[in-house]
Amino acid sequence: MQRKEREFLTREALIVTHARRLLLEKGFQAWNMEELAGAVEYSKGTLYQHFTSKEDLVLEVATDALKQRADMFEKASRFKGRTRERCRAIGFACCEFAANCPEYFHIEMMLKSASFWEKASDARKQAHAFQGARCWRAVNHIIVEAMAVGDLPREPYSAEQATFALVSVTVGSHLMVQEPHLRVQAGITNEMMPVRVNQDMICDGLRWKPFLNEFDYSETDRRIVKELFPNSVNWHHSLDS
Amino acid sequence: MQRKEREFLTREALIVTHARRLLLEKGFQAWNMEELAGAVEYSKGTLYQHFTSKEDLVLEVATDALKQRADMFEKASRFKGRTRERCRAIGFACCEFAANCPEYFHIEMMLKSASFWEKASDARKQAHAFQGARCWRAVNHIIVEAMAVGDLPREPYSAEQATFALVSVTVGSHLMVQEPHLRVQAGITNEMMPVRVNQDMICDGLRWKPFLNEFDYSETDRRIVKELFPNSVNWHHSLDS
DNA sequence: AAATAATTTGACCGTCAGTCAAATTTGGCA
DNA sequence: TGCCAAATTTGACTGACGGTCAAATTATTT
Repeated sequence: MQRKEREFLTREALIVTHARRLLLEKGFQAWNMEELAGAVEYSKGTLYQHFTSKEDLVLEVATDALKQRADMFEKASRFKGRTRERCRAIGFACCEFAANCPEYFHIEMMLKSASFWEKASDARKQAHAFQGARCWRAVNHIIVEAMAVGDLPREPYSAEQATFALVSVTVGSHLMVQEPHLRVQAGITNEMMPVRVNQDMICDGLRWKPFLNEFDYSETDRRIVKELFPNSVNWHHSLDS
Repeated sequence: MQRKEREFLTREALIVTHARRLLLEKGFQAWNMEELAGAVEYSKGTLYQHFTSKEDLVLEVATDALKQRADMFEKASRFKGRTRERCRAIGFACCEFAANCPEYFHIEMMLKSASFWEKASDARKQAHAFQGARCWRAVNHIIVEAMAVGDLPREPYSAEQATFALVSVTVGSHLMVQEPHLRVQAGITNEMMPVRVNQDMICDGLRWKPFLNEFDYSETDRRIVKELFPNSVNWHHSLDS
């Protein structure tokens, strides 16, 4: 039963692709399973052979995106340079990811709350946790290494506290940068810059060497873009800041 | 028509109170308007004389909470002390608020995304924006003042960037601290501490004097609790850290 | 007490997630 | 090729729920 299985997986990928499109275009509510069934040219019943519920399907889309994010984090963490430069590379990776999936963090928030979690299948919940852990680890490993080589003091913050701080500021910034009201109040035009600016603040606050004001990171930034995102359009404007 | 109007407002408050309870107990999905109607002992149709939709009602609950938060922020910002101490007082206020409304930030995220916003009435949308602006202003004013008195350098971050960073890290931390997976990974037990720790990092990163390592804030913390939250139970454990 | 105005009600409607018996397709066998 | 059984697909159907509105009820005026 090789061919059958391949066809099954192909169809699943097709469903996920269209679900992702609908999610990005319309959010969660403004489309239904019938509409999705029409788009993939299968019936509603067939969709439910792949997913236990609409929530389960959306969780799959989110986990796919999260896997991409984890892949980018791990690739970025192998960037050659000092520990803070590598952390910076992850910061860029996260912005690059957010530029491709601008709704991702809202979807992620939607997942956590409400009855989403209990309607999803165990396998998918586990997969999501796994990809989340990869992202956490990519950041955490650099921080542990930074402490080992002396770039980052062990006091007063533990490696876990430092990782948590970076994760929090990053998610928070990505969410806030999407708020129309806050964009007006904070005068935000570029969606990337505030996220990385805030990460810089946390790193300085952690006393992660070299500090922002004693090292020129613009060359690092250029290298990050050149080596990690050579084909990306997102960074043309912000490299001269 | 004085009495009638009072009765109408009383009933609206009753509805909101029960809706808040349901939201905190069950989230958004796991209750319906019929159930709420039963709880307040009116019929469904009557609920719709007060609110245009379930979303509109939830927005009212959220705005009520946000107003509380803004009140606490403004009270905290009048705390006597140096600018960073007053900012710290707002940090405490925000944690105190989050302890009372643990689901608030998730509800807030739910509001922003999806089709919530378009189902709510204009008046309520405006009220929500107004209360949000009060919170922003409370933080921003302290930052502007800190720059004026020289506690906080004007470079390299503008007052708006600094405000945005504090808002982002705070919301992000409150959201992340609620994530079971992250709590395990980061070893979090107390829900307040990581939020304030991350705010400290941002303040240090902004070079907001006096820095964490050159000033003992524990006396400030005791004063904040004594003067602003004398009856709160939430701070008994965390003041000796 | 009757007439009129204001308010409340809950039966009803449309929508949508999820189900399942019937229809269709597939694959093996003579 | 033709036939049968197993596997797969389908879409009509169900239940739940947000939202509406004509009828019933209550309050107010005359």
